[in-house]
Amino acid sequence: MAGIRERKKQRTRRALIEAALRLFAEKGYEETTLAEIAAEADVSTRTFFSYFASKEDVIFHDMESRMERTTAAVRDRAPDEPLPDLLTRIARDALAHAAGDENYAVEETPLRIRLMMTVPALQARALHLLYTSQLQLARALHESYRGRLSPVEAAAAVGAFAGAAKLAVMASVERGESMDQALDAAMVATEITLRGLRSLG
Amino acid sequence: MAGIRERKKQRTRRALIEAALRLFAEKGYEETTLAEIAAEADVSTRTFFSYFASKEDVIFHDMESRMERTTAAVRDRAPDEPLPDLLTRIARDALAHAAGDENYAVEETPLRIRLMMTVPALQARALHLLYTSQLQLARALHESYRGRLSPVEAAAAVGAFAGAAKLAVMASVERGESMDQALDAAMVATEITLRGLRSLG
DNA sequence: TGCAAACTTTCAACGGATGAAAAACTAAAA
DNA sequence: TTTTAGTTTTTCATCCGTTGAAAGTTTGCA
Repeated sequence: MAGIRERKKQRTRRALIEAALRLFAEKGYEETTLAEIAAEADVSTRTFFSYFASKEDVIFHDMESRMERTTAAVRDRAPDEPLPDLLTRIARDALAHAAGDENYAVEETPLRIRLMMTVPALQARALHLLYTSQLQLARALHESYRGRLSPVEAAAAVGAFAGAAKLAVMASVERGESMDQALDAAMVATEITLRGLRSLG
Repeated sequence: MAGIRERKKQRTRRALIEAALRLFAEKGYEETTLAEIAAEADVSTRTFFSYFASKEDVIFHDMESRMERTTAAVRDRAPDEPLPDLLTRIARDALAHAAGDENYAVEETPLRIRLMMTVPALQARALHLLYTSQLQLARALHESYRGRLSPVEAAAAVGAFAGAAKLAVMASVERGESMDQALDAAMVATEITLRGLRSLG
């Protein structure tokens, strides 16, 4: 596990992330240049790109591990767990675990979230990542509930569930509400989705 | 309404769109350079940006008019129309009208859709536009069903409905199904969303 | 110690995007 | 028709993110 090479790489990676976040916090995302980030982390600009595919990706460095969590949840579910329960569990876990991944400091999470929600380029990227995760999850569910859940049903379920939670959270945040209120909104939204829209209006 | 100036502007706008789409079809989106598009439309590269804010925007030139359609649908609804009916109507109209906006040729629509679904940069942009439209729609619904629909409920409804349709369509397309099958999938998805996810799995 | 593999730096280039000033054009007034 | 004022286009210069290639440096191992 050790090896100077490995450790050094992890350190540079961390340095890049921290430099980036520090600068983003100070001057804003668009105002921060890659050259500045690289300088702050003491590497050449070129090297940045052997750690991250793009400037945006510094913010989304833990997406793979989060996706693994949810596929694991699907894989390890009780054989008789109903779909709505599983989805609810996954949603709760994702929201709760939003507050800090294993490898990365909890303190940077609020900043990252704020950036994702306010910087248009990051918003678009986040939505795209969320979208591909949803497709993956839908496929996994179709597999896991084989015979009981068609591809379209799986996609509809995931899309409705995640779509409702997402928009409820963002609408809440946009109205200037607190993070707790936003999470409440997400829970209400999932309830509504389980119950069906016929119960509304 | 006339005026040489006005007409000329419309013509260059059209020329830019057509040049861009022609080149995208021939060589692909990323492979086409802005300089080539401008040359094909006989304007300078700089002028492109007084017509479109970015390369991506050539593809999304009719988004405002489409959004207006849906806000009009909300504004002009029958006072007693139930929310689910209105949402269904809006979804149908949006999907049907996907086939050609007033100002623009119908033949280019399939190409535009294909590009939006396959080019990552355009995917992200499309998702972002869809997202902001949804927020707008949710606000409009909260207004229109004032007293009967909280902001969170409106957001949940829109998010669930659109999310289900979106993911069902994309899952279908990704499985290599035809456009008709994809639209069927969308309809099934909206049905499921109206009925609620408890009925699944 | 010395060699091969992995990693970093430097350098050059491309494409998208933006600001500013010069040039070309249009729509009116004189 | 000529002048003039306003609008649009071009030209030019520049910035930033991103990528390829070649040269230089560090690490791991024989």
